Amino acid sequence: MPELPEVETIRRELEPLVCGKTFAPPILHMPSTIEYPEPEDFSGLLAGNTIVNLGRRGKYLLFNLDRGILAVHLRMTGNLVYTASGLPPGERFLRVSLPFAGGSALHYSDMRRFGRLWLVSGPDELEEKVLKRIGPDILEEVDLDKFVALLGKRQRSRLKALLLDQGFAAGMGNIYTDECLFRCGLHPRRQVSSLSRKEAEELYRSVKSVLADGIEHGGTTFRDYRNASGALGDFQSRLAVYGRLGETCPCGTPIEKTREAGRGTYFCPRCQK
DNA sequence: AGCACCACCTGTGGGC
DNA sequence: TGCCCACAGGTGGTGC
Repeated sequence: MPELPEVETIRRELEPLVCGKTFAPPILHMPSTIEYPEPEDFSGLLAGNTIVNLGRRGKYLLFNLDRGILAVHLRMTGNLVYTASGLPPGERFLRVSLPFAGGSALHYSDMRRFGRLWLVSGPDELEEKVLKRIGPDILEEVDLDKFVALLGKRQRSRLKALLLDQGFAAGMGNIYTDECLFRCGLHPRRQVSSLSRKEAEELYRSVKSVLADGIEHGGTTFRDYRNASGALGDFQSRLAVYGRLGETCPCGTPIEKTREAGRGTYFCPRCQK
C-alpha cells in the first residue's frame, strides 16, 4: 500500500498526537507481526517507553523512544490508526494494539499480514536489524550530486527496476515510479547508461516533484490506504498514468500497461522514450 | 550485477 | 449467478 508519501503523511499526522506519550503493555492479536525481538520480549521492552519524536526512512516509520526505536513497515495493506478512546477502529484485520498510559492507543491492522514491527535498542541496532539493505531516503538524503553518483554505480539497471530498488534509494514504490517516469518522459525500460546529463537531472527533479505532490495531497488511496485518522488520500485523482490503461494521455495516445521488474507498469508510448 | 520467478496473505474484479 | 484466474501500493530468497 504505502510508498514514501503515504508513510510521511501518517508520520506528520501521528507525531503531534503521540509525542510524549508512554506505551502501556501492547496486545499482540497476531504475534508473528513482530519481526524483532521475540514477541514475548517485545511486549516487556516496549511498555514504559516514551515517544520522543517520529522519523522515517524510505517506507519505514520510526518511533524514536527514550530507550530505543520502534520501526513499522506497512508493506501492502498495513494501516496504523490512532484512537483517543483507545478502542480499536473495529476492523477485521487488527494485528497489534499499542495502548498508551492515559487511555489512547495506536492500532495496527493489516489484511494481507505482510507488514512488520521491530523494537531495537538504538540507531546501531536499527541499521543492523532493520535497515541493513536500505539506501538513503530519496526525498531527504539525496541531492542532485548524490543522485548522479548513485546512478553511476548502476549503469546497467533499467529505470523502473532501479527506482523500485530500496537499496539504491529508499521510498519510491510502484505508483510514484510510474508517475515519475511519465513526468520526465523516460521509458521504464531505459537503461541508466543511456541517460544524458540533462535526462538524469530531469529524472531527479521528477522524483522530487512527484513525491512532494503526493505528500501535499495526503498520499494516494488506490485501494486500501488510509491515513492515521482513517481518511482517504487525495492524490489518486491526479495520477497521470497509473491505473489508467486505455485512457488518453494529453498527447492523444492511449496509456499502455506492461510488466517491468515484476510489476504492473503504466506509461505513454509516445511521451516516454 | 541484474533479472525472472516464487513465496508470503487476503480480497476483488473481470471474463466466461 | 457463480467460478476461476489474475492481480494488488512490498520485499526477501533462489537460481540463472
